[in-house]
Amino acid sequence: MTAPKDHNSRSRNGNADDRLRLLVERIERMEEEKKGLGDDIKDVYNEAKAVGYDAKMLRQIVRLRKMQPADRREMEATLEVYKAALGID
Amino acid sequence: MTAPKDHNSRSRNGNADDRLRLLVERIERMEEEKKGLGDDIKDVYNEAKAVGYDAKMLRQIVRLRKMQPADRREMEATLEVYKAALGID
Amino acid sequence: MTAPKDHNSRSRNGNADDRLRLLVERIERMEEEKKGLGDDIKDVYNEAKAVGYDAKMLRQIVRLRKMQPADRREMEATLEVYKAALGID
Amino acid sequence: MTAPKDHNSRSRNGNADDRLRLLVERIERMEEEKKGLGDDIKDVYNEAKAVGYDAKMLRQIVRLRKMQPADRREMEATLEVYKAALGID
DNA sequence: ATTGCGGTTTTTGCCC
DNA sequence: GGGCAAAAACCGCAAT
Repeated sequence: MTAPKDHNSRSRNGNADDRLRLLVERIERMEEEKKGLGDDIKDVYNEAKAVGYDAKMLRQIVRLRKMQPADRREMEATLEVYKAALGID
Repeated sequence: MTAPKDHNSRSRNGNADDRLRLLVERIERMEEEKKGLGDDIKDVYNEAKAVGYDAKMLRQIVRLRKMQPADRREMEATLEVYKAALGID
Repeated sequence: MTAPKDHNSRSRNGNADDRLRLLVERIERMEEEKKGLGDDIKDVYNEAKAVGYDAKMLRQIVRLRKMQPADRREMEATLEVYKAALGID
Repeated sequence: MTAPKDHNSRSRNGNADDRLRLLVERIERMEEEKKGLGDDIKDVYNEAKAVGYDAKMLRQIVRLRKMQPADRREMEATLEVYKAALGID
C-alpha cells in the first residue's frame, strides 16, 4: 500500500491530506532548524577566518578529533584481521 | 598568515591556544546538535513509513516544495522533453 | 574460522600470506578499472552538457530507463497523489 | 538553453532525438561495464569467503590501504596546522 | 564573471 | 528492516 486509505468519502480525503501535510511540515521545520545550525557553523568558520585562522585547516582539525576514536578502533580491528589472516591464532 | 600572532611572550601563547580551542569546541557543539536534528528527521520519515507512506517519494516532495515553482516546472518540462525523445511513456 | 590454516610450519605461512595478498591485489586492480569507467561516464555527462543538455535530467532519464515500466509508473503515480494532496501544481 | 534546437521541421526532431539517444546509450553501456566490474569484485569477495576469509575484514584492509597515503598527508598537514595555530612559526 | 573542481552532505542501493 | 558502503547532488573556492 502506498498511502493510508480514507474510506469516508464525505471527507474528500481531507484527513489523509492533512496527515501528509502535517508530516511534511514537521520535516520542513526541522530541516530549517538544521539548515540554521549549518549556517551558524559556517559563521563560526568565517569568524575564525576573520581573525586569521585557515578555515580549511580548522575543518581538518574538527574532522580529525571526530575520527580519532572510530579510527583507532578500526586500526585495532584490522590489526587483528592481519594477524588472523596470517594464521597467528 | 595562518594564525593570529601573540607577541606577548609571557603568555606562552595560552591566548592563541584558548582561542583555537574555543572555536573548535563551539563548532563541535553545534555539529552535535545538527546531527541530533538529522536523526529526528529520519525518525519522522520512519514514522511516515510506518503509517503507509512511501518515504522516498516523501523526500522527493520535500525537495520539490523547496524549489521555486517556476524552476520546478522548468525541470519537469525538460524531463518530459527527454522522455518524449526516448519514447518513455 | 577466520582464515585458512597452513599446517606446514616450514612455510612460515607464506602460502596464506600470498593468498591474501593476491586476493587484495586483484580487488584493487578491479576497483581501479571501475573508477576509470566512472570517470569516463562523467566525461560523457560533461560532453552532453557542453552541447546543451541538462546533465541532472539526463541522469534522471538513465535512472528511469533502468526501472521496470510498471514500477516507474507506480512511482510516478504515487508522486502525483502526494503532489495533489499538497496542492503542488 | 535546455537542449539543442533543431530548426529543420522536416526532420521531426529526429536528429536531436538521436543525439540524445546516442548519449544515453553510451552512458548505459559504460554503466553496464561498471556494474559488471562491481559484480566481479563481489565475486572475488565471495571466493575469498569460500576459502575462509571474512569479507568484511578484507574490505577493511582494502579501504585502509587506499587511505594510507591520503591519511598520512592529512595528519602531517594537521600537525603543521597545530604548530601554526599555536604560533610556533 | 564564469566555470571547473574538491570536498561535504544527502540519497540510494545492498547485505546481513 | 536497519546499518553500511557507493553514488549523486550541493556548495564554496579558485583560477582563468
